[in-house]
Amino acid sequence: MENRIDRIKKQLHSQSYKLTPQREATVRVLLENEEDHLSAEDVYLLVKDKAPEIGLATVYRTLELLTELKVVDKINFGDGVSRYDLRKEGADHFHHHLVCMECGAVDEIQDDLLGDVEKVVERDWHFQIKDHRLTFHGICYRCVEKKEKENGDQ
Amino acid sequence: MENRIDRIKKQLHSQSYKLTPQREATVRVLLENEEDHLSAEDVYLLVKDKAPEIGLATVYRTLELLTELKVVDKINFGDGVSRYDLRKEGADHFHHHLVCMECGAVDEIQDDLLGDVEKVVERDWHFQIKDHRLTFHGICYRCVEKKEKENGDQ
DNA sequence: ATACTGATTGTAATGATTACAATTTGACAC
DNA sequence: GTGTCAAATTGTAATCATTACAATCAGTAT
Repeated sequence: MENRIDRIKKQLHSQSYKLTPQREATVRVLLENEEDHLSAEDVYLLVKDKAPEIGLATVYRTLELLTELKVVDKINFGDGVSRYDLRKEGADHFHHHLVCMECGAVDEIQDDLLGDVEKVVERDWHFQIKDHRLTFHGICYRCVEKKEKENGDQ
Repeated sequence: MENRIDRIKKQLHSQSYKLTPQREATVRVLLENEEDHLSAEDVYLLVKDKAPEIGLATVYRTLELLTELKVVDKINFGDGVSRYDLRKEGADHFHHHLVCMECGAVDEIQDDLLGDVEKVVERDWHFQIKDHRLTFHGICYRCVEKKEKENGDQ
């Protein structure tokens, strides 16, 4: 964890940004909640525990900055809020998401599934891909199992 | 075009909704601007030309309804607005988008590129896919050409 | 110490979207 | 055709996320 923060610090410095205490607290919250997909508001509330004097505007600005540095990805699942999702370290591509329409859970797929697809797009559409977003909507394995169990009871 | 509207009308009726004049005007605007990715506000302004008495709230509600019926898809490219995109008739999957980071253009890919990927996801993650969203961010062929031309001048 | 740049703060403003209460419309029974 | 009723629509007000602003603060270099 400390290593991770150190590296982010270096990354900031390399672009002549500073890792201020507020920024560090924000990054820590993100690291501690790596599985989740927190909104800016969520992050704000969690950071407030560590650093009660922090302002909402600072959290927004920090998240914006981290997005620029590709430390996090800003994603949007269609509810009205942007969510911020830590990139796996060293990942050059954005991971994919499985959104359950039943229970609302969001799972992540770290594998790069789009290699072949991207080749096709670059070749056939002459589009230089820099990044991608891929989200599947459907029923997660937990809800599928639950349903099967219920049907078994009938 | 009239056929298309007729079919949408039937679809509405089948769920016991009505195709009111306001709703029809909204659908017409969407059909006439099929290539574009209009925001609710955009639609509102265009519909006002046909039916000046329409209210913004009605446009929002109509778009919401059409989204439910899968006539349009609600998409989000990261700017603060939702955009509404007509589905190709009979398409069971949502088409993909190419967003140009240079000029902001949004092109569509109607081909289904994800067949194989979806098989993998369903098999390996036991996730029942109902729908998907795939967007590539990068440089569109127009901007690539423009750049090449500029470099040729040097 | 002084000056300067960047960062942070709380609050106010903005902009998209939704909720609300009053009014209108359209379909159907008579 | 007329009356009735639910659904639809309207304009406005409220809400919610996000951004802009102006004042203050911190850290660094001179």
